[in-house]
Amino acid sequence: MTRTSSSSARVAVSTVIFTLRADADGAGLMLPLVRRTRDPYAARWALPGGWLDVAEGLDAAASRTLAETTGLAPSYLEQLYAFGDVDRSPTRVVSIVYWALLRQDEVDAQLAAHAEHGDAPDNVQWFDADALPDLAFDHAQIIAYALWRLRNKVGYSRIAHGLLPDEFTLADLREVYESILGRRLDPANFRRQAEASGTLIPTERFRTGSHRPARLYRYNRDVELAERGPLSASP
Amino acid sequence: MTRTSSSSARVAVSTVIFTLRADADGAGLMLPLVRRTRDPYAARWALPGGWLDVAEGLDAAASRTLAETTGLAPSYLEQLYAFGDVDRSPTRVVSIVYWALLRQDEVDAQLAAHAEHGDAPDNVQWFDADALPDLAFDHAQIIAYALWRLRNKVGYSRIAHGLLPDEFTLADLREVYESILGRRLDPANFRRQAEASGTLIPTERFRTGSHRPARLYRYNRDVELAERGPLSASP
DNA sequence: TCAAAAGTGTTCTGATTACACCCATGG
DNA sequence: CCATGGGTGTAATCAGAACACTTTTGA
Repeated sequence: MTRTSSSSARVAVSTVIFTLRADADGAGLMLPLVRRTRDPYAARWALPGGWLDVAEGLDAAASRTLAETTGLAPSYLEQLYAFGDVDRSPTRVVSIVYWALLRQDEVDAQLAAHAEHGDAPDNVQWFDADALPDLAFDHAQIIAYALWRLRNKVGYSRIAHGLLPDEFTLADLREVYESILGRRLDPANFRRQAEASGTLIPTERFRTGSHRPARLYRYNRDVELAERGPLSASP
Repeated sequence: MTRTSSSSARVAVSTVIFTLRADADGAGLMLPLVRRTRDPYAARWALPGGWLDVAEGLDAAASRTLAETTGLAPSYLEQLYAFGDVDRSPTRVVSIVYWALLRQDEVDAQLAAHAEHGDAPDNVQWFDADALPDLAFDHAQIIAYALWRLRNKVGYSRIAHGLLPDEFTLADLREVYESILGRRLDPANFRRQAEASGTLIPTERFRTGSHRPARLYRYNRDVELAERGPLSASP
């Protein structure tokens, strides 16, 4: 039934892409999955992805396959891990997995655009990261690892900005941290830490509407360098 | 001149493997390179590695190719990154790169064994990590990234034990940290931190020979769990 | 004027640092 | 008996947590 590929293994690229959706208790992490139409694990949910093309790099392949299967373009993209156990698929497949973040406003905009053109990818569905369905292949482990990396990295990196629009309040930023870490943070201490990090540029604009207006901040993109080490240079 | 492979890309596995060698100023990081015999970059130095076999997982392939090219078996092995730029090799190759640590006593033992049998792999040579020759492919960047990861990880993980024999003194352990980080550490404070980490089991044995005998410690392998997250389970 | 979020100040604690000091052994 | 590294004590400093408090708006 299965055809062994000529030389060693075929290379696939998949992406775990997170966004934050408003929730009863603040916000929760959501991610899109694709319902498989073909036979290994047909009708099961799987990570968006596809085969690596001969003429594209790994990062490019991740972006392309993500766009082709879900119509989404991430605001942050980073390689997660290469999975290559012999028995993870009926045929030998090495999957280079990426993980990504997407701002909620982008999700809405991109989905709205697709809906208007009638090309909404209807075998794509968003799931709560804490309530996933049965998954194809080893994708459950992969998502668990991606979640671990996200929660880990939010502590020492500034990736939280990948989930926010250009201008945001400190309460917005704090809510992102709280959602990812799954616990409340002290507003006073959070403010000081955020301000001391040097990654925030205060604007003269304020968000009004609720109670006392909150200052809007902007992300200083000049920082975050050296956070991924010498790898930032190559791609 | 170059033949495009049938489907997408071939998968190679390479390893950056570090050891510590006694030095004028304490100790220095060393790594073995292999002189290429075939044509892309023939006669240039490259990382030990080889092609992924259809019937083996990625970790197994790293161990196997490392043994085949250098005769070495690492005491610590971890996946580093997947490199897959289109132009990193004349033919399309995706390299799954691992990084590894090897105890100095193991190096000596393994090399001595090979020398005795006359099968010393003589196109293998050890280089100081700070004085590398011209390298094939993108291997210079890869090594730079591996060094960054090592220096980074030594701060929050207990991998330093991968460079030490079973029993060691606190001075031995401190020397490993100093070599990797490239700076001196306060012996008194280092002792307290190491003891507080819970990863050290004191023995009743002492190393004599110099001045006051130093207590020998042993590494508590039950710790270090969860340091790589959910990934520790799969391999 | 009052509820609630924005924002500031203060204290306490634990970890890190610097460095003075004592201990035990080989030469 | 002394130089040297092994090992202990202690005060200063710094970052984080906890929480009281003031400010500013919408309703």
